[in-house]
Parts: sequence; C-alpha cells; structure tokens
Amino acid sequence: MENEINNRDFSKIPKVVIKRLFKYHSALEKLIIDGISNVSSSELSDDVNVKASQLRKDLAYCGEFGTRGKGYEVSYLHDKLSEILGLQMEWNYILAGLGRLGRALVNYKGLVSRGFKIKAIFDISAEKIGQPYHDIMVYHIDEMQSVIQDMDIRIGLITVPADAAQSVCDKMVEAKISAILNFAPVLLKTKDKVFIERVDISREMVTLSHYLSHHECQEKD
Amino acid sequence: MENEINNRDFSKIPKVVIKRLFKYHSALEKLIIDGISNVSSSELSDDVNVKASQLRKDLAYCGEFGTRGKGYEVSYLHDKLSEILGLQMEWNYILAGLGRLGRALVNYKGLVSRGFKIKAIFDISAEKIGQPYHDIMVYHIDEMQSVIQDMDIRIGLITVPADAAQSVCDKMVEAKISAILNFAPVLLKTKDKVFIERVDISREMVTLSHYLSHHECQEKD
DNA sequence: GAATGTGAACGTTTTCACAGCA
DNA sequence: TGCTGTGAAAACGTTCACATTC
Repeated sequence: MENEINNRDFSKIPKVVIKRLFKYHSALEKLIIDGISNVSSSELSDDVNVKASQLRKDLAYCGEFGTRGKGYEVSYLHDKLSEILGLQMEWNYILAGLGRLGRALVNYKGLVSRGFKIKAIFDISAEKIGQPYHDIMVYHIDEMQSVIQDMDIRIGLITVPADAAQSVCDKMVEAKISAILNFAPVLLKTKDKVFIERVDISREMVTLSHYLSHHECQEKD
Repeated sequence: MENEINNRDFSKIPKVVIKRLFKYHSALEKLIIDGISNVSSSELSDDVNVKASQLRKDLAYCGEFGTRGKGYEVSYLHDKLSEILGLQMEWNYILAGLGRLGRALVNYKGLVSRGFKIKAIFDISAEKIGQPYHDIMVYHIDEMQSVIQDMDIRIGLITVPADAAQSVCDKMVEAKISAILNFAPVLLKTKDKVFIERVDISREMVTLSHYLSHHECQEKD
C-alpha cells in the first residue's frame, strides 16, 4: 500500500505525533464551527497547549499545508489531517463484552462522529445474547468468526474481564481482525501481526497517586 | 515534601517510567499470587514486554532493590513500588457525571483494589440526585465544595459531557481538588496548579484508523 | 558464575533560530 | 513584514556493555 505525498511515508509518523495530529484535527473542527477560515501555527498550537514550532514540525511529517506569511487554511488542513488519520473513511468495528464499559462505548458519540461504526456485539451471558442492544445484535463470543465473515471489519474492542481477554483476543485474530483496542487490564499476546492499543484506567489513576505522593501539597490547613 | 531514598527524587521520574513501574507492580502482584518469591530483571521484564536493561534503568530512578547475582525479592520490590507509586495509602476521590461511563468507573474493581475510594458522586439530573448509587450519595454539582469540605479528597474524575467539563473542572479546583482525571473530550484549563490527566478514547481509536490506513493490509482476498 | 547497577553510546523527540517565500 | 518550513542544537529516553557485587 502506498500512502505518500511528497515522499512522506505516513506509516513512519511516531505515535506521539499521531496523537497530537488528532488534537489539531479536533481544534480545527472547533474553528470550522466558529466560522474561522484561517489560522497561524501559533494560534492553533495555543489551542492545544503545544509549542508553535512543534506543531509545524509535526505537520512537516505530512507535507506542506500552509502559506508563508499567512498561515493555514482551516478546512484544507482539517481535510488533510482527516486523510492522514484515516478519518475520511468509515471504520466498522465489533465489541466483545457488553458490560458497563461496553455499553458506555456503544453509546459514545465521539466514535460515531469520527466514522467508527459498530456492527456486532459479543458476550457470553445467555440473557444478553439474541437481544439487540441499541439496534446492534448481540451474539455469543464463539460465533465471532462466522458472524463477521462477510462484513468489512478490521477493528475489535475488548471490554471483557481480564481473565477472558486473551481468549477473546485470540478469537478476534482468528476472525481476521487487524487492530484491537483493549480495555482489559492485561497484556495481550498474539502470534500474528496485530496492532494492539491498550487503555488502562488504573494506570492513569496511578499517575495521579504518584503525583500527589511526591509533589508539594497545595496547602495544609 | 521530602520523598527521597538515597538522593533519589521521586517527583522527577518521567511519566513514561511511572507507567512502566505500574506494569512491573502489576506483574509482581501476579508473581505473589503464584507464590514466586524471587525474580530476575530479565524474567520480570519479559512479563511486561520491555527490555531487561530498561527495567533496571527504570528501577534506578527509585533506588537499589536487587541483589547482584540473585535478582529481586518479589514482595520487597512490590512494596517499594507501591510506596513510589503512592499505592500504599488510600485515595479518596469524587466523580462528576453519573452517565454510563461514570457508572462503569464506580463499579470498576481495578480502582478499589488499588486503594482508590469513591466518596461522593455529582450530577445535575434531578432523578439521580438524592438517590444513592451503589451506596454512594449523589449530589448536585453545585454542592461540591460544601459536600466534600471535611473529607480528605484530592482526586476528581470528570465524566460529564464535553460542554460541561470546564465548569465542572473549575468547581473541583475551587473545592481544593489537586488532581483530575478527565474523560471529557476537551482540553481543560486552570489557573491554579492542578495535575490533569486526560483519557480520550477517540484518540486511542484514531491510532487504530491511522495504522490501518497506512500500513500494509494483512491480506486481500 | 550470575545478575545488578550504571556510565557511555545511541536513537528519538523537542526546541531553537533563521532562511525562504508569500 | 509575517509566518512557514527546516536544518542544527539541545533535551530526553533507550539500549549497550561491563565493572561491580553477591
């Protein structure tokens, strides 16, 4: 697959940069809503709390989108970032584990608005299976491969308990899913080349407890 | 506040390292359950998918916990990491926004087991206010300051919609909260020195769409 | 002998500073 | 003149390799 503009290989962009590109993308969305059509690197970078030079370096991974002396055209830059981030297309996904977190994700508007579309839900609880949840059919986890067979599904979310996560991951890989967002607090291992991103709420919480333990207290009364 | 062992200042440990320390901590917990009392840097680092040299460097931020030629004593290292990560004490927190995500968090065992304890919930919906949720009282957001006045609360979680997040953040800061975990998809700004960590599910999802857009397809049938 | 702890080498990311262009 | 795009420098993080200690 070739994805280059001006010799730039988007697959080589570091993950930190991708995350910032998404911030710029979100900030640009806001500017569009506000009817602002032009923005400079320092204005945009202020909106997302980064240095202007960093914004420009980040964009340099992707191409040249601005006009010297003038800045960037908001909607043009937004479209370009959409392209690089893969947000110009629809992404179908499935979810395994219709617990509280799973339900929260199915209902999360932020995914819908970015073109992520849920196609099927999997669980093991007899009461849930067969009952559509918000119009999405719920199947037994063992049916994953056959159910998603002819759908164009490349993304799977795992919101099952930790002890079930690895087996669910294996089933997703078997079903030819190529990217997984894992919310279970375990490290998943796969033989096949699968892109796995982990979201660990305890880990984020621990950054708070570390901070509070070792930085000056605000005040003591 | 002084938090040092052998001249090491725990407040200077980079965030990436903190996150890995928590991984080691979790892996050690598993070893304890399995009854393993001694571990080498290479064994432990294999468990969490990092290089042995990195594990040792990471620990070097904190002190010297091993024995040359022998390795680390599992429970000793676990305790030391607990101390550095602030996990040896109980942390009270409050939550603003009892939506689906809020409910998922209140019920998340991973926080309880790490000593995080929810003390109050805040919302604006008349039906929710006054009805305890899982034994936690639900108050109107405007009551935050008075409600948590005499509780020892330093952490606040924000799970309200994006447009309400900044005002909730302001109220938390007013109520003397010093660390915030923000799940709303907006950048929060504060005048006071507050530690804010953001959890953004769309952002993680976009790393998947970027990956799928620009790396070789697994196969084409 | 075995495995830690750590300086030095290496690689990556951020910041600086300014050349180049509208 | 103003702001982008980019080399060069600085800061930061990771890996190597080995002296040190048990």
